[in-house]
Amino acid sequence: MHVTWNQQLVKKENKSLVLSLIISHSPISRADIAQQSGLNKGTVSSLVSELLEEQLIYESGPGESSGGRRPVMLLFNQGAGYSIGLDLGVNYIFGVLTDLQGNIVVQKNEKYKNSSFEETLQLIQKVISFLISAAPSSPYGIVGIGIGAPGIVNKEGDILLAPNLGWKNISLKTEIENVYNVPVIVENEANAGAYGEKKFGSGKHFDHLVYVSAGIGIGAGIIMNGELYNGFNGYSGEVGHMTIDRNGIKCICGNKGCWELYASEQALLSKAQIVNINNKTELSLGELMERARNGEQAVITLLEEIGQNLAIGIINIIHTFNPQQIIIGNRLAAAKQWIEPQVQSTINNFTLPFHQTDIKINFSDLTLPASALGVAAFSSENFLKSRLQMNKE
Amino acid sequence: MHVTWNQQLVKKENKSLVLSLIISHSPISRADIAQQSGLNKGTVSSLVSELLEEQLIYESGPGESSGGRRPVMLLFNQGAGYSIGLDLGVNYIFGVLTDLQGNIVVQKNEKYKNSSFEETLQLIQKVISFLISAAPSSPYGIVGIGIGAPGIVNKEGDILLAPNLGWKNISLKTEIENVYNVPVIVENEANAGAYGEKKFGSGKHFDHLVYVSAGIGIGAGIIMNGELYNGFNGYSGEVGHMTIDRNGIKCICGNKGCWELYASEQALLSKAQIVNINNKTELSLGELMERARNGEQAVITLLEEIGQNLAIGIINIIHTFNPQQIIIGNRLAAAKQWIEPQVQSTINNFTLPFHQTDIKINFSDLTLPASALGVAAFSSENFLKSRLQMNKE
DNA sequence: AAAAAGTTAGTTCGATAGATAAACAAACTT
DNA sequence: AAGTTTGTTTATCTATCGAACTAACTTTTT
Repeated sequence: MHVTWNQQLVKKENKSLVLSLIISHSPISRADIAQQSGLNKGTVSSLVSELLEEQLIYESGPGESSGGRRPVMLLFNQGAGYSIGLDLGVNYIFGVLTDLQGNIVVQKNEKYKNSSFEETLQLIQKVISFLISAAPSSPYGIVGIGIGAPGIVNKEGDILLAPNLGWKNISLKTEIENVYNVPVIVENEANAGAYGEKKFGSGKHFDHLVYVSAGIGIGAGIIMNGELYNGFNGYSGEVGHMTIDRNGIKCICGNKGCWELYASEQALLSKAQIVNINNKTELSLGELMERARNGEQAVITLLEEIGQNLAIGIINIIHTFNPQQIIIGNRLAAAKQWIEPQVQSTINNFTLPFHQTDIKINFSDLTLPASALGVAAFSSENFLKSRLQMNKE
Repeated sequence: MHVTWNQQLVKKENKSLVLSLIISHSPISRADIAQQSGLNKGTVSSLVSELLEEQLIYESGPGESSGGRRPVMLLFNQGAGYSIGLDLGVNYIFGVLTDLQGNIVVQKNEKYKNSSFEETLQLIQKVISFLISAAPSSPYGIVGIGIGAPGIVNKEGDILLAPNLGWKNISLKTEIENVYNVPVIVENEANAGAYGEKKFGSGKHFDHLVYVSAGIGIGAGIIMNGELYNGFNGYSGEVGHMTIDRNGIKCICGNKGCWELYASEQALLSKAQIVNINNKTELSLGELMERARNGEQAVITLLEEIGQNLAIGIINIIHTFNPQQIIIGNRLAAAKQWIEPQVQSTINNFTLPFHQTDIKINFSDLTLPASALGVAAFSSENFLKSRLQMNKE
């Protein structure tokens, strides 16, 4: 007897509303839920009892009385299942196992270098398998795996191009899904980071933000109306190849004057070579920061220039999106000390005044693995969504 | 007996669904609606009869039989009310009176020059009053007024700044609402144009598009997931002040190298002055096009340069949004003949290949007053939405 | 200290709205 | 006359709501 449509939909919406109230207001009573949601007390009771049966929530002891019977407090069962989130870097794989709330239970970092696709895939599986084996036992087990990758990812989870990994047309999603038999999500690293910051970082209270991932290249994750915007094919946020100098230097992309030629880690390192700050052949961001910290003026100037160039692109983004917040993340965020003042002052000087009144410019807190957490959160949410879609059997 | 929530909501959703099916599939029978919506035949019958009572739809004669009883065809009553849409230009006011479907019933164009705010407001009211008086009698009368303005408009409908009109902090919405006592919507002209193109122009079949309004300045209207994106405050799409030349010429906005300094009508005219194509003091786009048509090479080169510069910013937009379509509108669209080949080839050469596969670059059909139609459509839709929210009395 | 009164939490139950399925009537075609 | 399709009617079902009710407290009164 399949009731195709809307009668059940209401129930699912309400159940979902109740659950999200429990998640966001943590210890909360049935009475409070009824009041805040506008639902009838009886309705809340019946939905709550279903959620209890499904082990998505649990009752804790009685709470504080406010002059009458003491309420039974309800809590989200964050340990009902666990998610895995992977940040696939150019020379590292960082994986986290999180509960459904996004708390990290275990994490694992593996470094690698110059490996083939097969070797990298092996390493990915090693990390995933480790995390799975480290998961506490739970009613729903591993509910999904999310992977953030540095490259162009389409909506089907295929990595079309990841220049820094040397990958082309890799169906990573299918590959991993076949091994572990749980839903897998592959997202661009900047999108993952954006979502991670929105859920767990400084973007928590904002619904219109752009996360600028300034690493070897530059990418952006766009969050509008609280949701990630992927573009038509999933390629949005390729801001690194935005022209900021129409007569500028050539880029491998075929264009010239691309933003990331002036404001990325790569740009910093190349420039350091050119002005011959060091005669060594290999230079690293870490070393440059160390020398800046020691007061070497030439290096400081270099970092400040990167900051100014970063600001140019950010100004473009602000004018285009009118966001509430910009978060600068990835490796260059580590150089916040030298970059931030330049970014802030350049924006103050060169942005239309109306756009300036409300906007916040923040740097990622790098102790927070935003990308890995972001994709893990995607997986958790997908699980909850599909779980709530299900009918009672 | 106020049932605060969800039971009625289902009905409203379904009623809205039925109405939109009737609107989009024009002569359609109850049976077809039931099949296409998945709703039960009885449900459809009852919702349809309410819509009939509200005069939002009407029955026409019987349709073609497909082997049984002939269906009663239902049609949207586009004449149930009328909307007014105004395109507020720098030296003209163009107004349309449309039915609820967006068909133009009457239109009116008024030119003006160097007038004060009060004079302009007078003129706006003159146009509106004329259109109101020209409206056929209908059950709901004038359901709303929409105004597209060239400037920065916030979400409350205040025009914060319209440099080309010399306006600052004008509460146009309140002003007009007080006079005519119907809902008024004020939108940025590019947003209005974007919506007009999406509903009635070449964007009809796309859900991810950016409308580039290339006039005296450059603005953009952004449509994502089928909906207009306004930004946090409503100032999104100020792409004219996107930096495309970090070492470029100074802009009145305080920044340098802004896109509109290289690719707008203003840019074209200034450049024409500088290269001294004419010794006259006043030069117009129309005259330049005339001379290009007559084969004057210097003018043609100039137009082509504008095309190339236009493409630079468009490439930035494509990389940022990954849209499905770009529509170039406003005055420069008239120079399509010279601009389009340059835009297309520049994009082909300088955009990442993945972004190119699907994207369509179109020019506005200037016989379609996209801005005025866009804001009129906003008004119509708001009316229908609020009308469907209402309960039976 | 005990009893009574007042509050708040959560459950139960009858009423209700609106959707569905299925039967039915109407109006056709074959 | 038989079969089809359209649209209406009716019985049934589901999920919400309002209100009564029980439970478990706190506060006030005696």
